[in-house]
Amino acid sequence: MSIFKQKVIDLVLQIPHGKVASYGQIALYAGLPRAAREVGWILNSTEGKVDLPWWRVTNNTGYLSIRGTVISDKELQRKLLVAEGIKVMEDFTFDIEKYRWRMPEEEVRKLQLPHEYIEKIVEKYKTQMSLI
DNA sequence: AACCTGACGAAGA
DNA sequence: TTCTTCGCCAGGT
Repeated sequence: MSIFKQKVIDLVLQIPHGKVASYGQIALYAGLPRAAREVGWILNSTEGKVDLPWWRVTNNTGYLSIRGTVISDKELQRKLLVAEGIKVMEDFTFDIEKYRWRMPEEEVRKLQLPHEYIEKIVEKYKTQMSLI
């Protein structure tokens, strides 16, 4: 298993109940800011093998872009998110900014990312790092 | 080795 | 504003 894949798994496990993160967001935290597609690919490949809250990872535009598979599909993902208190519409869209997970500063530090990454995270997701 | 394909995303038309 | 295009990276063929 690649380092990136391991990081993605660890990060997805950190997303709290009732919160969501986008594929691109996970990719950025994992150190590859433009590997959003790869995150989706990893989630697909670990399906049924690794116990992950995969439903908490969504499209950055606030849409459930999961493809229908035997094990999971849009309807299941919507159901799981709604069960956590997230209001997902019939057309699988929702207000992602209202529920977006913002990683705590101390957790971001543990990622050991290059300085420019930290800035990118602050600027893009307005992570609570104003205290730095 | 070359080429294709994603559970993406941002920029341009 | 909605729709396209193109870059991204790992794994499969």
